[in-house]
Amino acid sequence: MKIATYNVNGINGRLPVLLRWLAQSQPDIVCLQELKAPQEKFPDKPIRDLGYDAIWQGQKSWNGVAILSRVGQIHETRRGLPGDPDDSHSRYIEAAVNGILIGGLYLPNGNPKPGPKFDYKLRWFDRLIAHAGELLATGQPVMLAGDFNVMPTDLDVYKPERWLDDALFAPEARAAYFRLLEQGWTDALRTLHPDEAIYTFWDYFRNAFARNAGLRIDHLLLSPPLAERLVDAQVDVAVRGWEKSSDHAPVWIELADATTSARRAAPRRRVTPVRA
DNA sequence: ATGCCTAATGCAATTAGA
Repeated sequence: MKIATYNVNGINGRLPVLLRWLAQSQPDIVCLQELKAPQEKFPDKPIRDLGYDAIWQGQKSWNGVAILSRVGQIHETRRGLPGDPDDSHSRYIEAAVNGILIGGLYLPNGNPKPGPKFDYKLRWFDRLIAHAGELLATGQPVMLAGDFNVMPTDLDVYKPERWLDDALFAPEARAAYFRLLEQGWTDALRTLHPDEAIYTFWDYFRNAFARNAGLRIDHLLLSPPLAERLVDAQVDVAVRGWEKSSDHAPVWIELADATTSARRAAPRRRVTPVRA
């Protein structure tokens, strides 16, 4: 089973790119972020025409998250993180699909730092960690996938020294990411590629993609029962080069069937996350 | 320190992204 996350940066402006990628990459389940569309403007008809069921939480102009599936019903379990009834941003949607509980998230950017936006990012992160701990404690197959707006280590930034004061690379943001990981989550991409500089985002500015001046900020985190099934994890880098592309590229993982031993299918390396 | 680019809103210029 192939599960992907993709920050589309405007689902209507990006629709041809999204549909082309879905048809080509054929993911079974997809988490989308930054729909930038109100609830009623989600293009569910062309997505259904490609064979995908969908749930989404839209918002006018900003944010917005969705989960797509072509492998069985999407049983929604919540939209919005607990812990702040005044949080009006559409940044979290969660559902059980094909035996996996999936939390699709768009963590706040947090710039400029310091300021109220950075404070909101850290508070949101705390709420995510609290909720993630409860999900992990169930012992069930759980995945958190989306745009975390955090580069965990120097290896995840093309030029780390330039990003030290940025909300995406601030020590507080990285510390929060590792507090989350240390609950017992596996960072799928980094676990299968422990030493590679891998990016999922390239700025529209300054020809960043051509220079490979990128960041790794889109992550797929797996609970232990899913981590055992991890056989592959990749970024569809080429999609970033398509005309009218998002500034993010899709990221995906391949999971062995629940009944199949991943160890037999493809032994995976275990790595301990390096602290920032 | 700022613009560089792009989308949404709504029709000019602002906000937000990362």
